[in-house]
Amino acid sequence: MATGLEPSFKPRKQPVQARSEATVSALCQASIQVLLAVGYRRLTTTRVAERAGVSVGTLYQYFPNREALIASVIERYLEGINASVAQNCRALSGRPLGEVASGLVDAFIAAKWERIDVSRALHEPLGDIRGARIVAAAAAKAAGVVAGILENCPDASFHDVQTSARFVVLACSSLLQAAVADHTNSLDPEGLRVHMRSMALGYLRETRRLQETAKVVPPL
Amino acid sequence: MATGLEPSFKPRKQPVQARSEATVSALCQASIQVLLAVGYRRLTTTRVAERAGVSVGTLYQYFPNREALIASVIERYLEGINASVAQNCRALSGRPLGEVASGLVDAFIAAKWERIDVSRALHEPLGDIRGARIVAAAAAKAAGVVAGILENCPDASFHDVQTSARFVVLACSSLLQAAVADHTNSLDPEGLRVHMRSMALGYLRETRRLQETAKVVPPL
Amino acid sequence: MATGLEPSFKPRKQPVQARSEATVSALCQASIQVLLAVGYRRLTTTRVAERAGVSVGTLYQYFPNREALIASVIERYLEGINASVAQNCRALSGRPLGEVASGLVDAFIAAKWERIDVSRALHEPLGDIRGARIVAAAAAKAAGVVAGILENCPDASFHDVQTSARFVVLACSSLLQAAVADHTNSLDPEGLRVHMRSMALGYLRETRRLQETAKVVPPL
Amino acid sequence: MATGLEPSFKPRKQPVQARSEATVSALCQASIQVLLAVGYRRLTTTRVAERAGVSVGTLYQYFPNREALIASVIERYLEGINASVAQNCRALSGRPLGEVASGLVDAFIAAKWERIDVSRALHEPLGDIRGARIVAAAAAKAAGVVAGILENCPDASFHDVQTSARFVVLACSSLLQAAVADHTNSLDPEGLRVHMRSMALGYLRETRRLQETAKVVPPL
DNA sequence: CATGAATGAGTCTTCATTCAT
DNA sequence: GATGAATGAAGACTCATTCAT
Repeated sequence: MATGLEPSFKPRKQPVQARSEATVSALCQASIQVLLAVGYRRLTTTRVAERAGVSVGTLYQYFPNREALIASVIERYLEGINASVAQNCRALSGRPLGEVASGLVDAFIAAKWERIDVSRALHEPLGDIRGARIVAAAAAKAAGVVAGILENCPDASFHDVQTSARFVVLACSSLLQAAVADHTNSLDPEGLRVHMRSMALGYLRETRRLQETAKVVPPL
Repeated sequence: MATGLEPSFKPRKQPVQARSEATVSALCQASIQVLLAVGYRRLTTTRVAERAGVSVGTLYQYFPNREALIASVIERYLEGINASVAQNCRALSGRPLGEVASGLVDAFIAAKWERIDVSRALHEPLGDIRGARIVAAAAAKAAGVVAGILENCPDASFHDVQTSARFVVLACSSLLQAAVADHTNSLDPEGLRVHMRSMALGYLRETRRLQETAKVVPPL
Repeated sequence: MATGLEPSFKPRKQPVQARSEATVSALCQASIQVLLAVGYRRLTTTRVAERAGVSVGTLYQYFPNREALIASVIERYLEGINASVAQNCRALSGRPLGEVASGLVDAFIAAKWERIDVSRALHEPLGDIRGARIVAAAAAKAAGVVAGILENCPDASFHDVQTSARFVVLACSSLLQAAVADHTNSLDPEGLRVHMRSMALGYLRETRRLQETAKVVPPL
Repeated sequence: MATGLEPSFKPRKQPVQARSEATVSALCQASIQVLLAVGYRRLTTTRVAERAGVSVGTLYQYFPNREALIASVIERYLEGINASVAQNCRALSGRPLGEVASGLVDAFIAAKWERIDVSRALHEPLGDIRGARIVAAAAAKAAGVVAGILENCPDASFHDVQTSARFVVLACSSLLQAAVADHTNSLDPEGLRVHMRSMALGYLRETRRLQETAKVVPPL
């Protein structure tokens, strides 16, 4: 997952011991709370450490710098999202396209809304350069899962499942990201769900149809 | 456009003189260059002023603070995007759904890629809280234009054009936003274009079809 | 009055013309309004000029710098205070000590309270080094007036009227200065008046008595 | 003492360790030195920190802002003054009015002149709004001590000792404050002492006499 | 291992003053 | 004479990071 990261952002020490893992976890959760409380720009290492009940020094024992901390928080969050999506998609394998489209959308919405406050809190960090890379990596992983499901779809075949899967994942995640960031709350999840289902289904149908009529769809 | 902004972010001084307008413009362009050069986090008012060839004091004569400067840059950028989209969509009125879908996608891509470096530079600022509001306002405006086109579509009618238009705009802009941010460049605009066209067309067809079969589509 | 000031603080140009004097006056009044509105620390030359309805440049045509402006304002204020005191004391010449003491106190209180908001506004400027000198000069002038009255007092004679007068002036002005600064408003002028009268009368009686018993009172 | 202060001016960190207390103390002393060297307006947090031999950051670890630092310095100074006054007044309890008056004046003069340079240095800060409040609080405390002494005076009784005590304290402190600020040095402490004694004694006699003749003296 | 005081470079922002128009 | 845009030095305050205890 952290493949794209430069060496300096790898956690300083591997938390082999239980206590270490507990500390790291506390630090990550504290980060989210601080994010929620004061926002990204005012998240300071001292504040995070305080909230986690440890000293700044300890924080720096586990993370080489602020960015590594944030990266870790993002990674854990995205892992959670991915796990949730994978979990909710499991039953979709072998189902017809209509169900798959709806199910995928539902899975993404559920994953994102499961901890909506965290999703909102992480919106900014996710948007910065560092975050974008981690997001890309996570998206690739999710695309793999989705590709697997599409491949098993009885009533549809795709020329380039990988690419279609990637596009669906990209569309869903970016749409939800935008929705979550919208502080005017003009988007309620239920309305969004219906339209996203239409979008997912429509896209997959179009893609399939194009393939059936032998038109070449270039990869992303 | 700037309706949602608090008064404290309004420009401090109206640039009535030609020289003033030139200064403001220089400042905004310098901001983009700084953004490109060092990123959002390290954009400082001093650096921007330097790059614009004026003193910090001058910057503060036109903008009450850093955020107002950024907000201005974003507004100008989004106005440009919207103008470009509107311009490129003009010929779409009265055309069949397939053309409309493709045309809309092309318009958005063209607008975003027209000054791809600026788009990339502004990705981060666009993502923070302040930026999100301006984006929302601009999106609403664009949705109006799109709604107008959809209404004139001869081969499709929508139960709630406004909502569908908003969704299309949201989908296109968030997708492109994500694409632009992807520094791995795995997404080339041409591949993206085909898939986005499929998505737009598919979504609009689904939405229309759903309406024809009398299913109620809730608003966003 | 401005004897103790260094040359650089003398007004830059003598306002010989009526218009000039009007401008200077407007500037001084504007200063007081700004002082009232935002306090000493945030009084800026630009703000004063704005309030006076002229440009900063014009301000600098009449005052070499900010301090000179403030000094002018203080001088005008103290001249007003002194004029008021002198005016209110006029009838005291030739009256018995009791009346003189009361009358002096009343005159000082009246002068200070006449424009209580201005008195309060000028409290801080009066307290800084620059202000202290101007205050000292004004106090000396007032002491001269008081000395004249004490000399004409039928029922009391003083060994060193000058010194006694200076002390009374110092006591009254410093007491009122402190009273005016007290934002808790625990001191109402009426209560203060009674006690200050007692103080003035008591002091003058003690001083007189000491002199009668031939004790030498050193000058201040 | 600091009761009237808003929370934001409370010291940021309680100096529990010996080293911390030393740092705070060094910072306060450095402030006075800076005040003496460059005056109130040009006292900067950086300069103070430099003088104290620590970094600005350290200063801000103990004081939330410049004003809090100044407030602390003032508080420490006034505590010293009050302690000194209280100390020097101790022997006055039970003594006749004449001795009490003289003793009080002497105590105030001694306290103020004990560290005359500090007194002078703090003149300006004492005069600004923030300072005035702390002064008021300290004055109230001193008035309590003086009231206790006046109550035990065998040859005088007062209708409202509290008020009389407050007035004496106010008179003495404001007079000395003015005297200290006078850079022309026209006031030597010895001359001042004699006149202040007359004033204190005269006032107290007048106040007492008024009460004996049943005249009502309003409270301050 | 943990702590948290100390560091100081780096930010934003203000404002007295000048000078070309 | 008047104007007000431009200047830039200076100040308050923050915060990632280190290191002695």
